[in-house]
Amino acid sequence: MTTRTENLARIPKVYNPSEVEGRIYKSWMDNGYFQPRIQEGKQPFVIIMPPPNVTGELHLGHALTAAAEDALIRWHRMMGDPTLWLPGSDHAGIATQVVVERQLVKEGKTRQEIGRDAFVGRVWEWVHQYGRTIAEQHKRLGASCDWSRERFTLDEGPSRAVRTTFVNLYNEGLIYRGERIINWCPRCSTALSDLEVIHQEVDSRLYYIRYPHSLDPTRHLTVATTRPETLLGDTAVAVNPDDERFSDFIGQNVTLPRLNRPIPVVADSAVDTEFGTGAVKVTPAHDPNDFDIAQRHDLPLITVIGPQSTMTEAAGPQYQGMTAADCRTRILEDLKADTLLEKAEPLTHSVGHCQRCNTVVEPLAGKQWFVKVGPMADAAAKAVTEGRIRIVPDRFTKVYLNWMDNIRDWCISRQLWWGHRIPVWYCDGCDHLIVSLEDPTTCEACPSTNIRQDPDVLDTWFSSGLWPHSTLGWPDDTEDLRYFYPGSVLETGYDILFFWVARMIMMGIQNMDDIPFHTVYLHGLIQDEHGEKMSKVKGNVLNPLDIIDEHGADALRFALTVGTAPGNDSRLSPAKIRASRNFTNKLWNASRYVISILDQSDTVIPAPEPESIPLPNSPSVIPAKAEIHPLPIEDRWILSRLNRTIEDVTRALTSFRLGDAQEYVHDFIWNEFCDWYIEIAKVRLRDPSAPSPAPVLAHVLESSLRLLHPFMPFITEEIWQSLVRRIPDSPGRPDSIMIAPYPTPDPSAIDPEAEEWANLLMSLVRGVRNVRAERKVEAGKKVPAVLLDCETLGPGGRSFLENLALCSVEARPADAPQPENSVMVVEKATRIFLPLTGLFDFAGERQRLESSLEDLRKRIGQVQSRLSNEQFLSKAPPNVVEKERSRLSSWQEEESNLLHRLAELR
RNA sequence: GGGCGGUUAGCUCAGUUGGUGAGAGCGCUUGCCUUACAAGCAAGAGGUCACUGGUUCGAGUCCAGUACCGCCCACCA
Repeated sequence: MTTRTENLARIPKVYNPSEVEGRIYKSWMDNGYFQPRIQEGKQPFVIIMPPPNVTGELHLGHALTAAAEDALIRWHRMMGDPTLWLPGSDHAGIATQVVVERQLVKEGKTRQEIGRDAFVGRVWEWVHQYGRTIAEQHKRLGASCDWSRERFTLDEGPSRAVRTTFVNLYNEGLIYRGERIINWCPRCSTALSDLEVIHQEVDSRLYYIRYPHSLDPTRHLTVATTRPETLLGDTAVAVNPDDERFSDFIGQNVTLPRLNRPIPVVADSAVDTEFGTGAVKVTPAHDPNDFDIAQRHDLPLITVIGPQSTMTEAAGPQYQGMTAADCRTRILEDLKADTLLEKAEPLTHSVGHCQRCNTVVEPLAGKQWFVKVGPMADAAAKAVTEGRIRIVPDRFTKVYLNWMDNIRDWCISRQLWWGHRIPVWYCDGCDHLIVSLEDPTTCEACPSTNIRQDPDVLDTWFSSGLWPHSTLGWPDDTEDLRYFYPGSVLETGYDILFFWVARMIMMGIQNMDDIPFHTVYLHGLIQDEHGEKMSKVKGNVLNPLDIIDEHGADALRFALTVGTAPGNDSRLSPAKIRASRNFTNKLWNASRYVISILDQSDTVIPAPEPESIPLPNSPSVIPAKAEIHPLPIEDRWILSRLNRTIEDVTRALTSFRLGDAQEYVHDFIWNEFCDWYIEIAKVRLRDPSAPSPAPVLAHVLESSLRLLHPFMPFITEEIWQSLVRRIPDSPGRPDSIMIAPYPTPDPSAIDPEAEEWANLLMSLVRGVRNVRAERKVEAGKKVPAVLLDCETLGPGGRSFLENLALCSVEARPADAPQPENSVMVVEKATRIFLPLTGLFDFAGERQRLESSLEDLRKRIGQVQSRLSNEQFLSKAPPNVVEKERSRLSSWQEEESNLLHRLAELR
């Protein structure tokens, strides 16, 4: 037999995750635990992981996503559900292209110079070089996803899904090509969707410019604009039809400054009479509002700013070729010279910027491909209003529906080279347009073989929108698709609710005629410890890999989610990570101790009795019910608390309150199991005649590990394995904790009597420790004491006396009057008297008791007034009233004890 | 312009369907290297739950309004 000290010495005092995590992850992988078994008739639990950018590096957002999803996944796997967590990565059109373009620039080249094919080849090289990084980093986190099903958006399958969707939508008239105003990023040289444009307040100037009347140059209209250079593309001036100031201008022409082109004055109710002068210049090719006005009044479009933000030929020989910015300066000078610039006022207004590169976005008219989202949005909104999809937290439902209600068509074509090529070909012979699943070689309408594919690629989010079904094999009818679709939970940050979640719902219903998932769980964003957004520029980023290296994946994961609420932003600080790391160490040492007890006393653990162990739900080293095997009251207490904790955790997990669930397990393990139960167990171990606490120690630890496993997978596995080696064989205990059953509460273990007993014990122990600290009694010095009202303690009476060793007193029961120089600690009816020879202070003691009496009477007064309130008695539920009554009576007992003692001390 | 969230201990945050001496971590004070753990143990201090009004026997929790902070949406020329 190994002695406890030997064994303790063998296990290191400090938990070292770096020695554990890699080995454990590999063993999970080798055993194939991450792959679900399809079990017909059994409802699977499915999460499709948000695919990170293929060339990305793991940041805290990914880590939070993985921590939350892995917790849900592991929980369900332990509950016995066929559980699939499908990982993948996204080609991330613009983001990746921009990175590779920068590489080229360093080599002194541009993508245009090397050409499309060579460029795409370069990106693939890059992807092959770095594409595995983020997957490997997810493994370091302990993510239990099924790597055998990993997908990339540009894989054959998902690519076919993209093409099929495009063709189907085109055939249904839901994809169209049209001339519209789009958001153009001059730096990225591509169109952007409305979502990819970030509006920022910018300090600018509002210029007032005179447009002379064409027939009567003595009269003029003044328009106000922030972008004077666009006037070269004006094709009208608009005023509100009800604006009397301009009624005689309507239908007349004014002369466009600089170009001296006559343009009409039109009446349009979209014009705000309050803003500026009430007259607005109309530049249909460069402003979405003006474009709409032009549509209504049949005005021509004149494009004066080109794709590179330089002035076109249409801007006139004077300005052609200038950058838009230079042109603005120049035109202002020219207008001034012409005395047509009336004034300029400062103005802050919001200007669109490119989400990727922060360049000011240029509204530009051009031919692009659009998805007509209206019908899909209606179906997607209905899925939520009808409750088929639930959004957690609920407040985002309104945000989602509001967006769906006001949705505008989605520009999906991008003038990029990296992405899914648009499956459209144009015939040079007859102008026919071919939309096809397979690459055509000849025109469908004429014999010409002179066809060109549309050069554009699709918005990255187009393929992401298909992710829940394209990853499972759609458009093919696969076993995975039939079994795992629709998924269970879609978990992601609220920042991509519109970009991704909304589109998956639309596209999922469109392609599958069924919702893609039942629940949308949105987590908040992570900020630094000062509430600032983390960014490389600010230099306040914490690197998850560094944290894992230093403190372990468990500490990072726990810190990311503990004490957070769904959808709320949270701050992560080194201190919070350290606190979680400390918890791993606490658990490690408690386990070290329990294991040492098991090693030392291998005879005390009863072999599991099959009939008393409700397998497979709760493998147990002890009979679950006290009747089968009468237990000491402190054992009943900790088992009661364990089961309440299991209830709390399960309820929290069921309602997606992961942060609460973690807190419950944390508090149970630390504050109840470690601080009290283990200490009580030590008292019992000193008495050779007492029943060994080893079985209960082992059981509670083992259950706690399973309870904690979804949040701290590595350390729980490591401890569990060494623990189960020391517990006699049980058929319900598998080789890995991750496939062990999640604890289920046993209502029969809930034991109010034992809990009351423990509360009293803890209060008295605290009270004695308090007095000892106050009186500066040497710590650890044994003090003899007497305990009164011991008989009221019920069946735990004897155990109660022994456990007062927790505050280093040797208590014996008594009913005799106490010596005057004793300090009294009282809780309800029970009193402990400590004769503190030489340390007793008569006046001090009286003062101490008087002040507790004062506090007690305040509380008694409150309860009494409540209990004398007729309304309360008649309207409050009986159990609440009963609770108040019993509180009152126990406090009154305490009061009489205090009064009695004070009288003695007079 | 519209919408949402936050305001609880010095700091960061929880707080289940309203149930009544208000919780955690970190920090602080005091005492302890007590053979599981100093990444720890024990004791303690610290809160008019932003403000005003309402509903209720009872409000941190529900309702209305106010203030400040933050976020999202929107075609502010």
